[in-house]
Amino acid sequence: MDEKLTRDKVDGIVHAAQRRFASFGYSKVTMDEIAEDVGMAKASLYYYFPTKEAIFRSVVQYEQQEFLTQANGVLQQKSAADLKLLEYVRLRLKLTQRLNNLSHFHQQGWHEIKPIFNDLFATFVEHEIRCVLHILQEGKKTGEFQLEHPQKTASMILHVLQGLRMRFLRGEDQQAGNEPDRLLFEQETLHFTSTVLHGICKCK
Amino acid sequence: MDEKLTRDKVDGIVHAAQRRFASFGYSKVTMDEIAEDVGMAKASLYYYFPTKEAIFRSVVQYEQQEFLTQANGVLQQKSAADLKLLEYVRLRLKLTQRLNNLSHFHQQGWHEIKPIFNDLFATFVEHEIRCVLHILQEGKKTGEFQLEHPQKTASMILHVLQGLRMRFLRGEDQQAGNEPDRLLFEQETLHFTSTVLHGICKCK
DNA sequence: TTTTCGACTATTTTACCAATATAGTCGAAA
DNA sequence: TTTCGACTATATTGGTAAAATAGTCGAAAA
Repeated sequence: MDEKLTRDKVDGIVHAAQRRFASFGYSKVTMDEIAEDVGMAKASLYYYFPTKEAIFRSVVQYEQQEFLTQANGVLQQKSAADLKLLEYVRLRLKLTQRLNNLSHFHQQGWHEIKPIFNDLFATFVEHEIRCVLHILQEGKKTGEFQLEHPQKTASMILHVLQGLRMRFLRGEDQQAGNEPDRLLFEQETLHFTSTVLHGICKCK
Repeated sequence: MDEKLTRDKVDGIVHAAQRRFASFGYSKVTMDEIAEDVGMAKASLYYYFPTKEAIFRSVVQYEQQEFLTQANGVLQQKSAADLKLLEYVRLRLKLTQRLNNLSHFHQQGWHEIKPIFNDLFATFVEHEIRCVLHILQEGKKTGEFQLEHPQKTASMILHVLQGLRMRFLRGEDQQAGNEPDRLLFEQETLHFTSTVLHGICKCK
């Protein structure tokens, strides 16, 4: 019973923090504000989390876990490999959009949080590579795909996805969802994906 | 005759500046230093260039022009379209490497120079799109390529190229050519290019 | 025993100002 | 026409005090 209550408290904190971070970015949120949102004194937060960074990490982890759950759902489903890849990328676009807000990545936001969740990010990327690799190898096995270095191709795809994201993060005045740019980013990402799938050369 | 001498002076300044910028980055180079390198007093520089930024722009423009010249050479040559694209990308990798040093893009370097040559960059991208589009349409005409939206594909390719560059610029301690990362970046870029060319799906 | 919090400390960020450094100007001289 | 020494204006830096905020601790509430 204790467990349950504690988990509720933790979840409440993470949720409150998530909303604050999404609105104002990591550095512009104070522990006092989070505490007030959740109806506690600041000191009480430190009963559940050792540092502010730990809270932020939990927020990110929460998003990543949810994504991986959904991604595994896509991997399990019985559809063609190319559709799976597309679906995976679409899912990833959603995650990207959510994470983008967490610390106002544009301007300097990225540098202030990079050290905080560098490791989180690294292990997440490994999970991602495993997902994409799984799709590629499955497609290869069923004869749908033809490729020589699935490992390298998987990491290339993910690097491009990250790169495109960064490329479109550069516009400075994009606060809370610059629609035209976001749309262009998503179109381009999907266009990349289908181009990788089908190539542009005629003969094979 | 006057013309010739003036051009020599201008070239000397641009060259000296180029070397300084490549070693120390835009903000860490003073007009006095450039002047000394070229054997003039600082005030004399202002006879040839209105501002420091103008010098920097000239340096960038010089690199870009040289690249475009070589790129046009590639476009003219009589080879298959896929090879042309690969060659274009290889050329572009070289340009990238040169520009990367000009203002220590990593850390904050990028922000300080962005406004300076935003417009230069914009028109350069247009040239690039024209180049890639040219290759794509030529390939389409000869029946080598099969693609529906050459325009969109061209801009996608260039966005990915920019994105990959940014993706690999992130490592913080990469002063003056972190070899392993640079190599990975170039491999990945070329892998992307050939994947776009041939796709990974078996059937067409 | 577990959880909360008020009051406290330590550390970081901000605000400000003087000192320095550097971009850019100007008129005279080569 | 071109160069430069001496000048001004502007931006950067260094240092410091004030303010904000992360994080601690022991006592009280549950």
